[in-house]
Amino acid sequence: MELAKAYEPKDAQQKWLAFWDAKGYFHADPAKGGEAYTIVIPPPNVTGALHMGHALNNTLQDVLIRWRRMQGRNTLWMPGTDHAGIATQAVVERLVMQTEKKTRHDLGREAMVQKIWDWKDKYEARILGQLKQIGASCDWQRTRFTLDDTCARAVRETFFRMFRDGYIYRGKRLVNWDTQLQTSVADDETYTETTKGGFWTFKYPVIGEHDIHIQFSTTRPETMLGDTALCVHPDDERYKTLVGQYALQPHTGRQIPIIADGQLADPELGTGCVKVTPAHDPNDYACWQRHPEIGIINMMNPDGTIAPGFGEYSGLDRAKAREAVVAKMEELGLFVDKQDRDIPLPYSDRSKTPIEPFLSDQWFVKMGDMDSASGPRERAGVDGNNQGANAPRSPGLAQIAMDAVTSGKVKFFPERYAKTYLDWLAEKRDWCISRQLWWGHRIPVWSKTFTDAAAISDFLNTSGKKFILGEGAEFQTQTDTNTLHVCLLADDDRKATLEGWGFTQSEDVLDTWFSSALWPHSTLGWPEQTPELKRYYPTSTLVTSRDIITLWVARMVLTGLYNVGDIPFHHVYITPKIMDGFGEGMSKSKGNGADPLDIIDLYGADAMRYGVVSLATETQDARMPISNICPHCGVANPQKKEHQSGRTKKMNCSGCKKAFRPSGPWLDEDPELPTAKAASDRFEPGRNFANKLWNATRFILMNLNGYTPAAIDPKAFTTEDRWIVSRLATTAKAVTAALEVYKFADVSKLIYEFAWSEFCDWYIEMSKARRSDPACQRVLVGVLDGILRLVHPVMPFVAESLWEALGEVAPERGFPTPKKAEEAVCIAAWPTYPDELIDTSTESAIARMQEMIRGVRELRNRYSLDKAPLTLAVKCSDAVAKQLTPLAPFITQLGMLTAFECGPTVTKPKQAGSIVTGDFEAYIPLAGLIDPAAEAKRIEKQIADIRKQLDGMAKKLGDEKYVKNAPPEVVAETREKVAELEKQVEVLTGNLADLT
RNA sequence: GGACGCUUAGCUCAGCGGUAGAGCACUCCCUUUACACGGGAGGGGUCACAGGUUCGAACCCUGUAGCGUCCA
Repeated sequence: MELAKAYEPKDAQQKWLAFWDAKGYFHADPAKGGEAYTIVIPPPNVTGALHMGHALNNTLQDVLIRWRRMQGRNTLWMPGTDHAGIATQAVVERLVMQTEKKTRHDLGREAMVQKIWDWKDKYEARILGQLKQIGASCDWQRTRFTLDDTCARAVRETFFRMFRDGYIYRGKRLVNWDTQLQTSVADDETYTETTKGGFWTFKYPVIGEHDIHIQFSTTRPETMLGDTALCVHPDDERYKTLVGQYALQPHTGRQIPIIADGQLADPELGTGCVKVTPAHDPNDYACWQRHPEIGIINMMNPDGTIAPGFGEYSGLDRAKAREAVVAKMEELGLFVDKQDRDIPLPYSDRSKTPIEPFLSDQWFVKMGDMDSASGPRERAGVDGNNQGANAPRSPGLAQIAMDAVTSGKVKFFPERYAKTYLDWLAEKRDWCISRQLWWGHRIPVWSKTFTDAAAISDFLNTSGKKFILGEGAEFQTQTDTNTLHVCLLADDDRKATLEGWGFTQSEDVLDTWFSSALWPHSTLGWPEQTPELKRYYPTSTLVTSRDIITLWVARMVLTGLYNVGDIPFHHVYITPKIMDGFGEGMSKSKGNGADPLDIIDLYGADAMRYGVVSLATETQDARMPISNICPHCGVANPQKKEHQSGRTKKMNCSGCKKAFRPSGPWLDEDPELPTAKAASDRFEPGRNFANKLWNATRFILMNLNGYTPAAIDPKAFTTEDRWIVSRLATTAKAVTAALEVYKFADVSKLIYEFAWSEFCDWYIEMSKARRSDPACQRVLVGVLDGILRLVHPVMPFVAESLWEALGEVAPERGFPTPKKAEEAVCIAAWPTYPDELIDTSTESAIARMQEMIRGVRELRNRYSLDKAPLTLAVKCSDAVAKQLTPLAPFITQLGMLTAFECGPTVTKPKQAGSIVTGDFEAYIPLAGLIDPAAEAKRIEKQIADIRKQLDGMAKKLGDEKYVKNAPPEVVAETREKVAELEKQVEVLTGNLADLT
């Protein structure tokens, strides 16, 4: 096969994707041998297409999987996607609103959920397609989805067990409430807008103190109805005597305590006193958690009107209530003043109405330690029906997850991220798992409210209802509302039975992280004891981003330990983050991201992969300045900061001036403007490298006439052969070591430098002097074989193409004994070489030769000698001469010399250009070719440079503290260097004199 | 407000105790039969700032400033 002049990534990608798929290389068989190596993909959200962060993350996983597969491990890379609860529902709701002008309530639950499933099908296909284009070698047959039947089974089982064991309980929580849509919304579904509002100051009378009032200010007077305390700073002298007394809440007649709390009250701000409304303000809620004795009162209905029980205010809309409450204070003479003020107010992204902090009933998973005296049921005022042997004991879920990391069973790379994980878990905050959404796993709990506790007990016992349900049904009583909750393990006959008794299923669904928390074992079939679960669990490495260490990583560890009894993975590798050109994270709202498919289209998948691998360094976040390639004329338009204030939908090309839409993960096809592709020059090195490998192979293949495989004998090797094989062996070792500790950037750099700067720049050039030498052919082929293996995990497409081409001419190859090459590099053995091939003295001989040749080239360049015939005479020791002599053909070839001699007796020619090092003095007679004055100037500068170095070292050696304290070998090294440099100065001074 | 990270050549980044490196960009030379997505050579940095530890600091410690991310 003849190789084209340049690498064509598109052809290769298409070809090898089909080939790998047809061969089934990526399908994991638990029955086959080999130590298991497993990665579960962090399932991408089906909200939209993948961005560069995903490309980075998945490329790194693929590098690991491909490397381990080559090592002979039984590899499984489990793919799949996440339903991403609120994010996906919100996207589809917005779409429905745009296209049909309907809310989800207009559509109804069933129709809405169906629309989301349609969306999911579309984007799942797109995401999986993107992953394949990247080259991800997942076991596609096993693709899972967090809402599919397999995952649903695991979710149901987990919920049931946690409910039974008392980890799941009903509790209160302050949520962001959208009063129009009557749902809670996540923090990232809100935005803040500055709104004209007021800043009122009022006073409450202090009980029992005649005519003493206490003043406070608020921006939300209507919430005074729900006040349960006033709060001052503990160090505030003004209020010292009032703390512990009570004030009168005038609208309700309640007596509320005056408390001291250093976190809530700021003595510098306003009067230094604030009202506390725990049910309607997050800060006040936190204060209540510190002072639970003050109580918590909900004063609002879900629709934003005032709740029953507040007299004349009940039923009023929150705005009307505000007026009424203020009017009453004025009437009572308790109003002090009002200032107009701009208030930052949270709004719901979906209804564009103001958010209310709202207290609601939610399901929680208890994270703290358990003990027999105060299990989670007691804390929540809930009685469970399980008091048996399965009742949990301390430590709790958070603790066992922490222990997994502190004990070293789960290891973070880089290590410092363990702190993020441990700090968060140490708070042991209970996990709110219910969401008021339709898209997700519906909570498998049926509830019924009774008149009192006796009615519940009567219901359960007198009529024996509990026993009718039998196993697979668990009970909890919520005492504060007299509600009986029943959890069913499966939607079987009992569901109808319960509903017949008047129970209704919760409308809520589970937090999306509940199902993704199970991902490492649910995808393997748990709770069934499948062969996959036995073979591939615990998984080996999790590759994920740092912002979900708490939300996801920690929860996988605790559910893994709780469900399976073992950690979900041994290593957690945290990836760098890709930033835009201004150091800010890429996000959809900013529109500063890039579609990996654009990058693949412009540079090729190998280049994209090489690019992201090489920016995966230990600590750095990587900036990636993006340009938009004009769809009209192809000019690159750098993305500017102003394009990021809101999404820029239209740009004008700096070249042709025509309008286009910038690149980005647009959800809609834009009928008006063509869309630009994203480009970034960070992918050029990878593209160039792929092409370099391609052409190096092309050259080798052109020179393999009469190739015969044979075992190599390093003793019979020429210097250059021993050198390149030594370098290959060293490189293979270093690459393996870097992969083992997830130093991805080192991996790409090591391969690049070896292949380009050593193999191509030197060995291949040297090989041109011995084209038909069979030994040289074997070395060329063997080194190329090694490079292709090493490069394959990073750049699989180009590696596979070249492997195929090489296989046609040299199917048997390699060191030290040639072997028949595997049919594809992706299943070839990972290269390892005997240590005996590593030869450092040969490496230094070549380094000396390189130094000499560079010197010759510099002289040529400096004096514009171009191709003038030159000769080289090198004065050096016998030992050095012995090393240089066999390299003479290369020295003359690479230096374009007509003659070369070396040895101790060589004499220095007159008017010569010189290259002086510690090991040799090389001379090129240049009489008549150069300006002696210019050469003299050059030498003078060299002498000055060396003198400067010498001065520094002399100063050091003159300092007795240095001589005394520095390690002897460092001092000796300095002395040697001084001697060497002094000799150079001496020689150069002589040369200078000889010039004229 | 807390935690973590970053600040090194024009740009993007390595280096993490023994007096600075790469890729791109730049300058000069080269259409040499693998590659111009190339070859050869060169210029360019008081390693954010201020203290400290050390014989010696880009690298360790403390503080300051700016930037970023996550959590409140």
